[in-house]
Amino acid sequence: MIDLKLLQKDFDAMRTKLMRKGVAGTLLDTLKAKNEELKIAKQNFEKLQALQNSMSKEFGAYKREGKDISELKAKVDANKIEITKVLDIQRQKQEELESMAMAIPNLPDDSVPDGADENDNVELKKVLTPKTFSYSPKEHWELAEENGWIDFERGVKLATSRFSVSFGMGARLERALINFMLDFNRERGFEEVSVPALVNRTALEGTGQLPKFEDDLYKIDGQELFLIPTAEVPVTNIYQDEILSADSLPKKMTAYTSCFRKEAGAAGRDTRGMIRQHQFHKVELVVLSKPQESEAIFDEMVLCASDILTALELPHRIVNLCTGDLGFSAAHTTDIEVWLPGQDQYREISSISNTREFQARRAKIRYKDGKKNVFVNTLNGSSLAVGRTLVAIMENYQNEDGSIDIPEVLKPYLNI
RNA sequence: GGACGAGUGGGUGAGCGGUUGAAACCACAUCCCUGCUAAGGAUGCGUAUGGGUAACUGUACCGAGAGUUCGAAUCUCUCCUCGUCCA
Repeated sequence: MIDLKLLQKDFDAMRTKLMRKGVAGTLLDTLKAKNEELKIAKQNFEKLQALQNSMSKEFGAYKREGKDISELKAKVDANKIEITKVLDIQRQKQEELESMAMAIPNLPDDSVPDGADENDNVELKKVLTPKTFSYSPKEHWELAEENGWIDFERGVKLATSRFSVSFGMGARLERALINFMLDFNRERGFEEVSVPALVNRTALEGTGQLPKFEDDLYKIDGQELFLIPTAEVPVTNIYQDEILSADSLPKKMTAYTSCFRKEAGAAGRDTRGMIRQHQFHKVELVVLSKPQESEAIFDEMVLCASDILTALELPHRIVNLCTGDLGFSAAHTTDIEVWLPGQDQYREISSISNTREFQARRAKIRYKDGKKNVFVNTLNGSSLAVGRTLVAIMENYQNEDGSIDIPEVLKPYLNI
């Protein structure tokens, strides 16, 4: 959530930043006005309530002393009617303000380049050079079917479109990748955690998926539970509504989970293959840190994800997202895109974001800084998306006869 | 699924419808005393938000929400969680 105090104090600066991210200026004018109205409504209520409290105390004293209370009671009764009215107004204002504020995205950092969409993202660097093929490299779905690794049709039979079934070496490679990634992250200082795949509304509000993006989530019928779209949600919310000690920070965590996304609005995009599935495996990094250390940790996370790809000898590039491509909760985001020779292009395989205190404010995650309670910074990033890594291995390690070599670092995980 | 019981501040744990934001103990912080492998004493110590330069002060919060009442941690209802027993 954006900082409403800052909105009050430094309205113009905040407005300028949010307008870069496409938030209507008029919306912020309204928000500011509502915030002021709420403040007045609260003050009205509190004044009356203070009066009520003191009269009620007097009431007790009167009874003890055996005084006549009828006059006081009349006053107190009248005041109570006023309170009810004023409280109603306050509640309504509160609700209006909250539903507006919760739908406003994070402020982009000044370092985020302006831009409309992914075409305006800025490449920071390339790692490893794609190899040249003496033949026309195939796309992963073709290789997957040829090798009997992935069956897309039977996935549809079991569930619906955008589900698949992995067999044999395809399935084993997924498991090997998960273990390899978790071990890799652990060696970089990230503690492994295992979390629920279902979460409640509060958790999703904490990380920013709700209230705005409910259509993208699978919801359990009749319950306020949702399938997680990313491990970021449960892992970040582990410390929801807690005040952490300064020396317990940073909390560097890594988790493997399945992720579930409806992919609403993605009709027609990547319909073939396993680039965009409703269910996919992902190993995630999540960090809660002090504000002053979050940028250094961010760089660590990008390097960690990039180094996994390097270890797998997969060419990739690192890209700074522009304002138009930036997610709801992020202050800035770096994507890692892996080279897919079959598609002849780089495709996203990791997305690393610093949300600064945006999520922490929503999820109420603070730490004790001396005497003060301060919001932590939260960061998250894939390290990595397992399915897409498998895609990249298939396309980059393919041979002319359609066979696929196994990356050296994965061999121990496959006992080969 | 059913029957009971319980949910209080970092922890343990008192709380009669009014003087309880909440005893006590532990932990923690600062100070004092003392000097030795430790102990004693003093003070402070929840969160959020409003007002005030500040001292200070208003309001809300005792699992969540609603209700009764002039007044609720304390009574009622609903829900959630945990425990025990039954199916």
